[in-house]
Amino acid sequence: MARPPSSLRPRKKPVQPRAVETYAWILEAAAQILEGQGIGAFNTNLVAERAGVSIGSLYQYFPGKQALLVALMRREKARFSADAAAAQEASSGRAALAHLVAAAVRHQLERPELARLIDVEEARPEVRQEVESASDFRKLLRATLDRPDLPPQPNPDRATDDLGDIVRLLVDAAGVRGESDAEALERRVLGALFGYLDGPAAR
Amino acid sequence: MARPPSSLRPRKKPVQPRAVETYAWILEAAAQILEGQGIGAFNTNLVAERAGVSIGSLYQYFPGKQALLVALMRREKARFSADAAAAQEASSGRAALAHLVAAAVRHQLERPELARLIDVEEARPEVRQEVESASDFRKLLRATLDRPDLPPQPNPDRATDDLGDIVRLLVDAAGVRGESDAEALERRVLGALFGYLDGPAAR
Amino acid sequence: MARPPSSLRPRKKPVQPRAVETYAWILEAAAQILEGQGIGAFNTNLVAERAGVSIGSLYQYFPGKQALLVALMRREKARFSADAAAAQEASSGRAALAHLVAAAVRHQLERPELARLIDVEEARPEVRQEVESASDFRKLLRATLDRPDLPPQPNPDRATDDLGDIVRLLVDAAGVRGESDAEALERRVLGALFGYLDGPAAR
Amino acid sequence: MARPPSSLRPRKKPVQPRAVETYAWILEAAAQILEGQGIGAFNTNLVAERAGVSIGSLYQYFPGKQALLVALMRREKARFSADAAAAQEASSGRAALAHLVAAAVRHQLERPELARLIDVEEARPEVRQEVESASDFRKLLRATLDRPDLPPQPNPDRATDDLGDIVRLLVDAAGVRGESDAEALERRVLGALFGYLDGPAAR
DNA sequence: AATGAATGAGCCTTCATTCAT
DNA sequence: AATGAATGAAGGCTCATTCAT
Repeated sequence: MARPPSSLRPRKKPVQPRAVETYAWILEAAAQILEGQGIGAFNTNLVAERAGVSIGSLYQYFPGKQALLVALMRREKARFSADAAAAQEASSGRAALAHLVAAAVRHQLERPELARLIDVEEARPEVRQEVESASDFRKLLRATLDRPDLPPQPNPDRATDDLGDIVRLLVDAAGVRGESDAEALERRVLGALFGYLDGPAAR
Repeated sequence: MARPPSSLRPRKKPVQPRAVETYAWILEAAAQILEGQGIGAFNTNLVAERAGVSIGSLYQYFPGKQALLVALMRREKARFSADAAAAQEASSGRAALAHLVAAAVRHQLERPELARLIDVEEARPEVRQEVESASDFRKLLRATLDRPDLPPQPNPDRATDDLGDIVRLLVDAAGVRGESDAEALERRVLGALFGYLDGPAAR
Repeated sequence: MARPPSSLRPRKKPVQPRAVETYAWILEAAAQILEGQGIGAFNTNLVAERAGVSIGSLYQYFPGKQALLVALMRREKARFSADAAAAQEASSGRAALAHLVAAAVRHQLERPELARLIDVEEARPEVRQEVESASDFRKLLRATLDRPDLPPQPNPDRATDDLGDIVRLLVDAAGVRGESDAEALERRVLGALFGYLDGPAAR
Repeated sequence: MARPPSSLRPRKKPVQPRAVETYAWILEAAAQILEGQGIGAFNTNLVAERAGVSIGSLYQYFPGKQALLVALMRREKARFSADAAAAQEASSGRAALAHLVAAAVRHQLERPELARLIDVEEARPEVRQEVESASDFRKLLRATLDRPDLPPQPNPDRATDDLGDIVRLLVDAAGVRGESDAEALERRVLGALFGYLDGPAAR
């Protein structure tokens, strides 16, 4: 009979090498199905099959479908954060911003559909806090806005939200439209950001 | 199992007054479930029940679940377009842009969750072309960009996409965060747009 | 995904004659599987198949496996209670007691294994209150103990519990051993009861 | 799915001291889960975990789930029998009976839920013969009935069954109701037994 | 001997859709 | 036109058992 729904945290850490591989295969299979067939086709049986693993193994590591999705989100977030964190070392605020955008664009264009679907899924309330959304990105962005060479914002937290949204959205939308010119995309996103930041004149 | 729906178009146009009402009830029930319980709870049986109509009747008007969703999207789009169209009569490009944004914000804040979910669903490939996405809005926006008082854009189609995305995204995100101050939101969105449009000069 | 567990009450009352039949078939199939193959083989798919009904139909009327079991318990209890109730009209307490025991024995020997399994399942805490266990029988028994021709008991509620247990147990055990002589069984059970009631004097 | 267990007998006798301990731990874990969470939660993986043993080890000692259950039943039966056997040495039949009942009550009140669940499981056909049910108790009871100070029974085997059932049932039911006064329970059970035995008048 | 990763049949339940009335 | 009973494929998840290490 149906049991109460499981947690969203992974069930057990794989320790033996074989288990580590299995765990990784499952996550990668999940990623592939998500990007290739969409969220509608994302189901645990298919993921297990694609991973070349039994359904039972999947449930050894993930307590449920949601948890699998969350783990995948975390994986992607970790990959991205490692890249974006270097932005802090940029010499100016504008350079740091450029670095952040570059990282976002790079990450997006690597697996566009996957990134977009994850963005969408992350907006779901049940999942939201579990992944702490784009928190790392958000923190970096927030810190960058205080850099002295960037125009001071009346409401920097709001500006952080807005800028974060703009980056995510433009970049997602570009992925959907199939753009693949990273530089051009970066330039446009940066343009939008600086427009927003410098904009007080227009507002 | 579910066979592929014969089509995404409504099955038959309701002509008799009672049928028109039934049709509208079903759509409204769909909207309420979507915004109240999310896409996960959106199923035909529930919609029928909420509409006070038998499941059989629902299938008289809509060939399937997808078609119901598409019809709802069209309804929302039509409501919005009627409002946005008046922008064309504004005396300046900036005024027209302001009108468009105002319409978007108004529409969004009216039923924020519904609007956001529809935006998300519209991004799904199967549905995409069927609704011709934000086409009306896009056309209005595109035309506005050619107004003489707005800075000429090197690639106006691209700019149209970007601006459209920015509006949609910012407005959706605001809805998610529960903002309800329409004027403030309009101002911020307009700021972002003008920042984007005027930006090249500043850079 | 697994949803929260459903209630234990039937989902919807069958109204159309066809539905009434379906409902009854399902319950009877459940009874047959229970008595024929035991609780271990009792699963919704098998019940539906045995009932000659789709699994979906089963779930139209019963929100889950437990609920099906509970409904079956209620059906059996109702059948038995109707029979036992007539005991109240007996002219003496001893006669009433004899009537109650006769009803219990009759009910038990009709479908011994079914009755026994239901007794066992009724003891499970989740189900307990839902069926209000042998409450009808218990009430009748309790009332009977107050009849003037029966020896007064120091603790009549306790005596009611004990006597009820004795009847149930002896009768279940007899069913398990395959006894089928109703009269003999009645006599022995009555013997045990009167022994218990009259006992204090002898001790 | 699970294949039929090769046998219900323990797979191998533990001989080394450590193995004896492991064996005992597993049984005790099984007992704890049974009484604490019920038969529904009783599964081999959980038992192994609770016993602090790998699932593989569990299967070294027990060929399957059923066998584990049977071994537990035997353990409980052995504990009880050792206690009950002393009844034979009582000077009178009535005293022997009292001793038997006292042993049964003692055993029951020690771990009431465990005892009850085992009684229920023992009634299952597959397990029945394997444990030879309450045979020891039954033999002792049977022998006691022939003692000269007890009223002769027309059908002593039947009486043995009935009396055994009465003891088991009353005592189980008391456990379920949470009674913990051993003396009072003994007195009531004895009352019922003597009532039954002396009862010829009523029969 | 012990471990624990892996397996997969089986069972519960939902929901899109059909069709007899 | 409407009703709602019925269908059954699909998908989530568990747990008894095996087997490579």
